[in-house]
Amino acid sequence: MLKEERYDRILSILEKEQYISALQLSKMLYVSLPTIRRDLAELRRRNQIIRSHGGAKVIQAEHIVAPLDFRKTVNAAEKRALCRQAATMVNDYDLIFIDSSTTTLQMADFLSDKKGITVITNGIPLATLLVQKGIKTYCTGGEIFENSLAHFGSFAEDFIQRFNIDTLFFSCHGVNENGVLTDPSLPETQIRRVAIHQSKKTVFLCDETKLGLSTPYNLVPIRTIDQVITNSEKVRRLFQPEEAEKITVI
Amino acid sequence: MLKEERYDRILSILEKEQYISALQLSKMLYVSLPTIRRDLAELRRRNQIIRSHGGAKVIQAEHIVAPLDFRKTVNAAEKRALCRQAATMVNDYDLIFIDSSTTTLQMADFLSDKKGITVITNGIPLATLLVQKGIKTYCTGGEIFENSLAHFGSFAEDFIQRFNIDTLFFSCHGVNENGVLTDPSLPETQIRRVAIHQSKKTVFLCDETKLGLSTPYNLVPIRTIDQVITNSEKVRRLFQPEEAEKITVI
DNA sequence: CGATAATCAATCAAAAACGATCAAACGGAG
DNA sequence: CTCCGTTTGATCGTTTTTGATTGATTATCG
Repeated sequence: MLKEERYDRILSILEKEQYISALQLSKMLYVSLPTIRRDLAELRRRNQIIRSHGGAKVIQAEHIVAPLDFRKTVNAAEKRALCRQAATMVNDYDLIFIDSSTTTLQMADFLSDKKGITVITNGIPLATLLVQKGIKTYCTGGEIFENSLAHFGSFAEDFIQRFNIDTLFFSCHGVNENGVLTDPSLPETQIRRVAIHQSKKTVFLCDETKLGLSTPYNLVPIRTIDQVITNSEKVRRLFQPEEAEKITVI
Repeated sequence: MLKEERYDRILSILEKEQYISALQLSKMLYVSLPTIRRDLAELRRRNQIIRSHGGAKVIQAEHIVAPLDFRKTVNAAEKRALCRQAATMVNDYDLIFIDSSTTTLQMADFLSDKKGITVITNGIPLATLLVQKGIKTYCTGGEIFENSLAHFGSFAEDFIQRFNIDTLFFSCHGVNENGVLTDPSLPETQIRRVAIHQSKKTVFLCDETKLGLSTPYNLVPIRTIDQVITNSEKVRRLFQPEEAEKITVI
């Protein structure tokens, strides 16, 4: 029997049985245990099975689809509070853009009571949540990046430019000591820059952990943002006294 | 019993019971208490349970983004087999389009061994799965429809037109008695029509339940498709004898 | 609060499974 | 037929898993 044929038989046995031990396979296919182990190692390398000590498990078709579970995001509680406050700035029938980030992800929970709003986002987990809440949702297209499950790049930027956005809600990686928002990658800054340009009003969600953090790419000075929602009084130092109404500390 | 199998059984027991003691688990699964404790420690490490003194509690999945769970799709096993066959038609470095449907969803599981492929899709669950498998994935933008979690409409169509697609994999709602593919809504047929137009080769996944089913909108005659993958011999009747190589019955 | 019972984490030894290695068997290419 | 690369099975030392035991910790109830 050919090796590939044996692989197929292992996979079909596994599909039926869900779990199988190496010893059983060895008997069913009349080959030795080391051979079965080598087969299982190869099938695991191809991501076709899940290896477990003693045997293997199918990769069930039950894999839950979007894994970004925000209980695991750092500071989830603080970010949730920022999102709750941000949602109060949304009016009925608004067209808003929510930029993809773990900070803004939870906004989906606070928009259900708005009437006739439309949300545009480049974040797939956020888009999925919004749709499930019954909110009219557009997602930008383009390449999807694995670690953030979000769209960046020229396709997404082109998409945004087709809209006149009432309010943009976004976050970023850090705010350096000069009060400039910064990000660790260029595509991220680019899409945010475009979104800022297309929006009548910009709202920046800034939890305390971002303050004083400098990453390679500059976005814009924080003073050019219309509203900053934060959980830290320190943000005030980055604005002039007469700009106090731009800042919401919760 | 494999360790992974035991983990799964613990989780499914927990899902039913909400709470379970370590002692009960030990008796139900015929393993010792220390083993159960080690299992529970591991499951807690994976954030799949909440450990409590004496036993374990389920994590109520209130906020996990789990939109389209394809265990619930009808005929999932047959569709999976169609997908496996379809994947064999993908070559290394191909640019392929996979249209959103429950039929094509499982193709994500059979593409891991292809080198350098790029997949475009209008289905968000599929896109998410592909990205997680490490496959370069583009998703069309546009409005998201709640029941299918997919993009339809002119944005998505524009997006597709930017690509020269090697192979299109798609399904549809039904194939009527005249051998014409049909769909229940216009946007669906539209995007499929565009995708067919942009693709060098078209592959139609047709499980038996679709045959003889007529819905309002005509897409194209089945004879214009390059390859049909089906689990029913009946499809042959819709083609001329000399076109037999267009049909793959599994 | 304190005593008792249950549960826990840590440790250890036995058994099972593992990976690495090597030689034999196999199968085309020359 | 021979050569060379591939695949396979046997062997062996190592690692992993498991259940028993023990002392520590935690919950329960009078």
